[in-house]
Amino acid sequence: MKNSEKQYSYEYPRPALTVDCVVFAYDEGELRVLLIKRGEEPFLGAWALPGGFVHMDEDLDTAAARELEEETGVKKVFLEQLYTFGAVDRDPRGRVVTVAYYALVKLTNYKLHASTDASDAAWFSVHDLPSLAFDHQYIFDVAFKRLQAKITYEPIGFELLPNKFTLTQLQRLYETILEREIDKRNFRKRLLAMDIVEELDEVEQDVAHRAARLYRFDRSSYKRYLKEGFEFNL
Amino acid sequence: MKNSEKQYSYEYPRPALTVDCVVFAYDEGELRVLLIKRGEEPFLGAWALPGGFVHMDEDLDTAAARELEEETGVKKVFLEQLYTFGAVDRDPRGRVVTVAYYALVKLTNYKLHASTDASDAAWFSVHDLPSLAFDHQYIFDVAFKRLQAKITYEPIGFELLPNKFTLTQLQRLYETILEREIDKRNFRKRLLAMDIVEELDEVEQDVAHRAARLYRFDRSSYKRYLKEGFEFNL
DNA sequence: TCAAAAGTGTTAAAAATACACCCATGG
DNA sequence: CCATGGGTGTATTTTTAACACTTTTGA
Repeated sequence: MKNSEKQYSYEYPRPALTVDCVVFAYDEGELRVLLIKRGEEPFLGAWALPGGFVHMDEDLDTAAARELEEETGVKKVFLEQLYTFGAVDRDPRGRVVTVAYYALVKLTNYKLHASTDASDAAWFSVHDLPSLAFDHQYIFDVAFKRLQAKITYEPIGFELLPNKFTLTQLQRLYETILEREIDKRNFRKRLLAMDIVEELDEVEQDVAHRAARLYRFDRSSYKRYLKEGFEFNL
Repeated sequence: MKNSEKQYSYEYPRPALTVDCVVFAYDEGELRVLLIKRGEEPFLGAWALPGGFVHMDEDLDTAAARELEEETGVKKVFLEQLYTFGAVDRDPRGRVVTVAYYALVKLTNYKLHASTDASDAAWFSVHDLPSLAFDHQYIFDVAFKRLQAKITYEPIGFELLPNKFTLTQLQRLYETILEREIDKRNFRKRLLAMDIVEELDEVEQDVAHRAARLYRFDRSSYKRYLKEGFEFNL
């Protein structure tokens, strides 16, 4: 960076501000995270969370969504602020504070494409992550714990499944994220008692056994349910 | 601000970064928040959350604690990151992103003193707040909801009471924050079942009726309790 | 006809709730 | 002796947990 390019001046020094996204997807019994291979220093060639600098004319949520789309092609997904990480030495380039987000995507919708300053993007199992740049492993850990906690009291698990899913798929998703087995009958009883999924007149296709009924998350029923003072709980 | 004073230059523009604190205290059946009267523009003379700019050599938590102490004299209290607010137009001076914290203080410990850029500080009932500067009312709302949620699953209520307290005081605190009545016998049963408060050989003083037993939160018992896989719940 | 997963109820245990009276103390 | 809040137990309801077999379908 040439000095002549430093055209933005302030009376006091300012940390740089970035957003980073922990993007989760669920794929055949595995929880995966989207990482990009860094195309520049520092940590050139290392895997990292997608993210980048916040622009002056965009909200934080907007910045997170933009960076996610620019670096991975992922857009219009569930995206929620996670935590802000600001340790003084978390970036070797200097003071960089990052507002971390986590995203939940329906994997089936996404073909990945690398672009911008990411030379590559790929999904990794959360149990087999490569060594990550910066403090991204720590950020990931916080995100994973948040996901585990939140999936039990907010209906965010549906964001990781296709619009139409079987109850067994949903149960497997919960088992995968919570890392424990769940009783099939009790799970269904509790889910159906909430009356927030709609049973469809369709069954899954191309399976070598009895086809399971398909369901859909009914967001309007969920809102009604909330208004009546009930709370999601699985 | 003279141009000659603008000595910190960057290649790209950077938002300013601040911290703000929502400081709660509990006083005789009322939940209170600590506000400062602004001594400078913008919003000169308006009430606001204590806060200020993050320094380059301090973590976010450190910045929050420092600003809190500088502006109000409050120090060494429970302080936890709440959320980061970054709407483009939230500050009329330009782009300012703020990392909000909430703090819980034992009111009895604090004599307030104004200083630095706060010309005054005072406690307000959460149900009778003045009009606040910036988006501070919104930040407060988020903080209050967080407190209501968190007090039921983490033992943070004790941070708002003296070290020695009666069970009725604790119950009143919960009733105040949750804004509903709680059954005395059930409350005590659940609290004592967790075995995280220690019964002292002392009773309250100077009351015109039977004196209540004093208790103390036992942090080491609580940690043991957590390790055994139990979770705080009130 | 076999393999694979779908689908379905009941019982027991635990937790949450509702509820009222006697006790100790100071004024 | 009275006013005030302290302290305590039980019965009922609700929720959660444990548990196994029959059905459907495609290969």
